[in-house]
Amino acid sequence: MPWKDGTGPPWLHGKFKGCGYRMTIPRQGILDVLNETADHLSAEDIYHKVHGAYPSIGLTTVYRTLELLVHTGLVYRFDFGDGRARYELAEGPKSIGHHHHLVCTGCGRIIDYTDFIEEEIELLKQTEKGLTKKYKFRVTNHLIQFYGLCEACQGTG
Amino acid sequence: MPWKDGTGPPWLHGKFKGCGYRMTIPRQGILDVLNETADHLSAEDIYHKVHGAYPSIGLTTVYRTLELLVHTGLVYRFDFGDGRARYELAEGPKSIGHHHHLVCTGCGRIIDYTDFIEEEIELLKQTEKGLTKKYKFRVTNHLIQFYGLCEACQGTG
DNA sequence: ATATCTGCAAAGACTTTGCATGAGA
DNA sequence: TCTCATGCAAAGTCTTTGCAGATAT
Repeated sequence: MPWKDGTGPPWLHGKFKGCGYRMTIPRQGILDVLNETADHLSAEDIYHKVHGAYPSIGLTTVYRTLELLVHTGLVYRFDFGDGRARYELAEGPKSIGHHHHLVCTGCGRIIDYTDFIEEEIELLKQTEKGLTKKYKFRVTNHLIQFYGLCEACQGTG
Repeated sequence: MPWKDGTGPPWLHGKFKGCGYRMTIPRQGILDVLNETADHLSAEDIYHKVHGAYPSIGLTTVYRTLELLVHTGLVYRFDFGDGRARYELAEGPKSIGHHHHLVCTGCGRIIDYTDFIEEEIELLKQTEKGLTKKYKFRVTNHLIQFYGLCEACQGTG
């Protein structure tokens, strides 16, 4: 479980350092933000949040750290089609577990859902197996998104 | 069925004009390219292809036309995470029908698959229904992508 | 000590916007 | 005719790269 004293989630430190990377203040800040905050943060969101605690951080560092985190698999990167990437801890601290996304094309809001996930996972697992066999494709990840209008945007027209 | 004389697919003309848009040479060229070519073209891909037959076309027009087409639902827009959007006719001329994507994170290749689609569609339909009820979210579209390494990229490491 | 990391500034890539000209209905 | 569409150029976003100084181990 994450420590609440601001030193950040220790298991992430471990994994990160285990990959041969140095743990620095900016990186710790980025991990903290990812760990503490609700999902779907853009690089700039993260930058602003870390900036509060560590004003000398640069946006470049955020991008570079996120690249590392995505590459090591600690963080997932999502494209919701609005021109900026969003980032999310692969393994949530609260064990949120697997979830997928509803993307509102009206206001850009993202809703996580975990409903029906088990059935989805089961089907995906089978599909994955079939695709691997047929296309010799080694699946490492998958993405399911529903696009549409959230409740608020349906009235707007 | 599409006419082969270069005037472009008539049903698209009809739909397009039915939406109140004018049919022009650049737009016709763009529709032709989308209709004739394999999937997943970027705006610039389309620009280059149309440019062959109609050299005075501008990239801006391609973007603006694609925006219209996506907005009217005649064309789907995909983000595969490589920083550029790809476009694909919503209703293929050869009735290719519904398909999803395998995205190779090594070389960027996109593989369409239609295998297991029926099961997927069935599950998605149910999920959609459930999500609509629970989140009052009006689903208009969905996206399923598998990420991983294609056969060629698995050897590369 | 030294290989790595950082922040700034500049560059790069994709997409959108402003505006005067040109074309469709 | 009269509105809509076009293309060029410029601007706007998000992201990446180059480099000298700072930092973690």
